[in-house]
Amino acid sequence: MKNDFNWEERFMQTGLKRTKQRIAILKILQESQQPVAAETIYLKLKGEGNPVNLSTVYRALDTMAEKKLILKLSIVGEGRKLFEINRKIHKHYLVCLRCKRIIPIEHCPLEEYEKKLEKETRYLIAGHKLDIYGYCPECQSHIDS
Amino acid sequence: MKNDFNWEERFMQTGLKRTKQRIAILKILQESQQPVAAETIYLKLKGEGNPVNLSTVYRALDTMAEKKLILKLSIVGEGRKLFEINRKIHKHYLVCLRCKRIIPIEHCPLEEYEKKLEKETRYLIAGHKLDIYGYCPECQSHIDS
DNA sequence: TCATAATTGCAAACGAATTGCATTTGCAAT
DNA sequence: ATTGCAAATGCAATTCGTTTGCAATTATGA
Repeated sequence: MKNDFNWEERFMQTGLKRTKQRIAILKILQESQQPVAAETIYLKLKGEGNPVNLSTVYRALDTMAEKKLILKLSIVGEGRKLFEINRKIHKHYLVCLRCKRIIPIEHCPLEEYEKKLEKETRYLIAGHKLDIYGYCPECQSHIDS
Repeated sequence: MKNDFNWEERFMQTGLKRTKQRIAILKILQESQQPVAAETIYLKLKGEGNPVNLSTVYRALDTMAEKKLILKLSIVGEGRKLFEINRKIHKHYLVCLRCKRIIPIEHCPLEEYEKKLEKETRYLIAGHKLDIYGYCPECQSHIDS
């Protein structure tokens, strides 16, 4: 997961105001290896001594997701929405049901299939969401707990 | 979607008490062509003159889902959980983004792929969730609204 | 019929997210 | 630099879907 995401530039193109809150939030998303919840961002910022109001965090995340700067994810077994920088790579997630670790899968096994389905159902297919879940190597030894 | 689901029998095997509330809820699920929200069930029962407390509805749905009599679904673009009778057929959902109509897809395009992924990632794969979304034939003409 | 655990109804509480409103801010035009 | 103003923020209150504690009721097996 390279840090090659230049949001400064993309941010400009959105027409959104460049506020310190939004910058701070983007920085956190950029540094995170995993998708993050709004509250986590809120707590991290508070911890750093740059508190940003929780509703501002929610609003910032939503507007930035609207502008496609970031992605808003619903993940299996996670009540809250998670957010991550939009690197514009179509991907899927493999989620560990025990430790909740998420690994991104960049190859999509469904491209072919969608075309077939379009013909069969006459739906115009706009997208799909695939999550795969299971147990990561470390967690396999204690699946009970 | 045939009505060949004999819950009477399966219900017995669960060890759950056969209460009129649970029976009423199951009947609604059985009659519904679409996955249903807890509140919808609650309102329908109230409308029929057999009111069942909303928290009872939630509890009944949860225990019956635990016993695998029914399925609890998280659907793209739907805030609430939806429930349906468990006909024990592994399936996916094709959801219309405009009218929210859901059509079930009974062929799973991922069986092969999961095996491959298990080898590559060393995760033990327990399952997956695939939703496909787009616009149904009727809604394609007014995608704007 | 009785005993008992499971289930229910009700009201209160919950976590996540959203909203109204007064204040502050970024930024374009002067 | 100064101004004007829409956009963004902070705060508190509110929403929505769901869950919980508890006392009263009910299904089931002895």
